Amino acid sequence: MEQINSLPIERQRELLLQKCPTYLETKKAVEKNEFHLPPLLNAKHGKVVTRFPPEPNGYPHIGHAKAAVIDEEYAKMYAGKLILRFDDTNPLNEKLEYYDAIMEGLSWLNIVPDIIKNTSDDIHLLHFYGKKLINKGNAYICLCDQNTIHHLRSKGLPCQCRIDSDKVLENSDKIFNGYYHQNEAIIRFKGNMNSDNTAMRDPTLFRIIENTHPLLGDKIILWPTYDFAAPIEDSLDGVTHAFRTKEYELRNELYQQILKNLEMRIPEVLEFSRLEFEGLPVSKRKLKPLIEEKKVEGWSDPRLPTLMGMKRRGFTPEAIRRFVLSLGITLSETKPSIGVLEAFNRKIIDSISKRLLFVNDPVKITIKNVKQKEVVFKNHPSIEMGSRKIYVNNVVFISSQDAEKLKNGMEIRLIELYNIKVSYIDIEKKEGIVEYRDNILKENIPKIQWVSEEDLVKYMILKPTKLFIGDRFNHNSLEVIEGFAESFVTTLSTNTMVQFIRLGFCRIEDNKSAIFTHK
RNA sequence: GCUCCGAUGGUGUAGUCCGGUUAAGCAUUUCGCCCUCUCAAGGCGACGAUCCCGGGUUCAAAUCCCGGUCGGAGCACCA
Repeated sequence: MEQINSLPIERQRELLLQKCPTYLETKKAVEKNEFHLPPLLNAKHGKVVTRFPPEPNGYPHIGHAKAAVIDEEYAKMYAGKLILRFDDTNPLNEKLEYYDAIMEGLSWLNIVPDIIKNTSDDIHLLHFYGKKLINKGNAYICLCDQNTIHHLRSKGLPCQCRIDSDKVLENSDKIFNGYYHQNEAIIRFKGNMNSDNTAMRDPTLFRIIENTHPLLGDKIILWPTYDFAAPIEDSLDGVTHAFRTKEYELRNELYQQILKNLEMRIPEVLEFSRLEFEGLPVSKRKLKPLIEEKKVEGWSDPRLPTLMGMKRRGFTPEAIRRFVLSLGITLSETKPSIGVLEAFNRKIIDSISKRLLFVNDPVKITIKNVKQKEVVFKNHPSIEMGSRKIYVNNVVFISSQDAEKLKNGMEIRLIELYNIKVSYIDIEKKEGIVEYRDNILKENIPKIQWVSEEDLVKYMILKPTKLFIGDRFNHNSLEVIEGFAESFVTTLSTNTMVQFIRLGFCRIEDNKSAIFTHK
C-alpha cells in the first residue's frame, strides 16, 4: 500500500487501468441544460410525500415558486405525493382571495397537488394534541404579559406560571373553553429556558386571536402557532420529507421534540435558502408601499417578482422551473441575477415567438423611383409558422436610433424589402428621402427594420427595468417605448409571445401595447 | 450580545459526508468564429477559480482537524 501510494498519480492510474479497467469509466456524462435535484435521504420510491405549506396572506411570488417546484419535483422524482396545505393559523393575516391567488399561481406553474387541504381543517385535532401535551406535562398555560415573557426568555429564566404548572391545572380547561381573551393567556411548550437554542426557551404553541377566520369565521379563537401546527400536520399528513427555508433551521429541535413528546412519527426536515433576485425584493414590507403609493400598477405589475407579475412580463413557467432546479437546494444565501432566468426563458420562447417589425420614435422615409410592392414576411426564420403579406408604397418608417447613423449616400437594406440609398435625412424633422437601389442581398450593408405607411398601427412597448437601485425605488423602472408596429400585431391575442426584430422578446398585452420581456 | 448556518471563476451552482478517476464539471455572462435578410436562437471555440485566510494531519486536501475573517439567519402571542 505504501509503495503504491507513493507512486506518481499517472503511474497509479496506469496500474489501476491494468488491474481494474472499468473503475475509471464510471463517471456519467452530465446532460446539458438538464438540472436535477440531489437524491433524498431515506426516500423510497413510491413512498415519498412532500408538502407545500404557504400561508394565504399575500400573492405568491418567486420564493413560493422555488419551494413549490422543489416539493413537486421531489414528489415526482420518487413517484410520491404532493400536498398543498394552506397554513392558515393566523386569522389576522389571512384572506380568502389569497387562497385563490396561490391556487392560480400553482396552476400557472403546472403544479398539480395530489391533496389540497388547510391547516384550519384540523383545528380540533390540533387542540386535541395541545391538550395531550399539557396533560403529559410538556406544555403549560402562561398568563404573563409579553414583556415579561420576552424579558425572562432573554435571561433564560422560567416564569411563575411554569413553576406552578403542575399544580395549577384548571387554567388548561379555561383556555380551551374560551374563558380567556386575546393577550390574556397562551400555551407554551415546556422546553428548556436556558437552552442555547433560543427557539427552545418555551415557545408559544397556542395564542388567542379573536379575529374572523376566512374559513372558520368566529368559531375558533385559540389558534396554534406555526411551531406547533407544522410538525403535527406534517406528521399526520404522512409527509416524509418537509422542506422549508433556512430561517427555520433552529426550529428543527423544537419540531422534533414536539413530535417525540407526542410519540408521533418524525418526518425528515430539510432546508434551502430563500430565493430573491438582485434588486428585486420579495417582501411585502417593501412591495406593499409601492402599490399603495401607486408607484407600480398593482400586484401584477410586470416589474414585480410576483407570479402574476412574472407571467405578465412574459416569463414561462417552464423557465421558472428550470431556473429553480439549476439553483439546487443549497443553504448559501445568494441573490442570483435575473439574467439566468432570462436565458432559460429565451430558449423556450424563441421557438414560439413570431418575428415582427416595430420602430420606435419613427422617422418618415420617402422612397423615390419605386413601385408599390408586396412582401411576404416569414413569421419565424427557421420554424414553419406561416407568413404574412405587407404592402409597401413609397413611404416607410424607421426608428430614429437607426436613422441617426445614416449619412447621405449610404446604402442600407430594409429587412426583407430592398436596398436603398440615402439622399437626405433630417433627424429633427423626423424625415428623410432615399432612392431605391436594388434587391440584391449584400453582406456588408446594415439591415434595419421598418414599418410600411400602408400597414401600421401606433404601438407601445412597456419595458420593465430594475425596480430598486440600492434601497431606493427606481422611478424610471418602467420605460415606455412608443412607435409604430405592423398592423399584424393587432391580430394577436393577449399573452402571445413575439420577438420584435432587433429589439427583443415581448408579450402581447392588447391591441395597442406589449410588455418587453428581455432581449 | 448569545446561538446556528454559509463561503468554489463576473454570476448561479456540481464536487465536500466516504481525501487520490478532476488543480476543479455544468449553466450564465463577456469575447471570437460559423450559420443567419435580427443586436434572437442554433453550432464551435476562448477568457475566466492556487476552491475565504492561516496553520495542522497525510505520500496525497476544495474535501479531514484546529484557529481566524467575512456574509446570512434566529432569539414574536408571524409564518
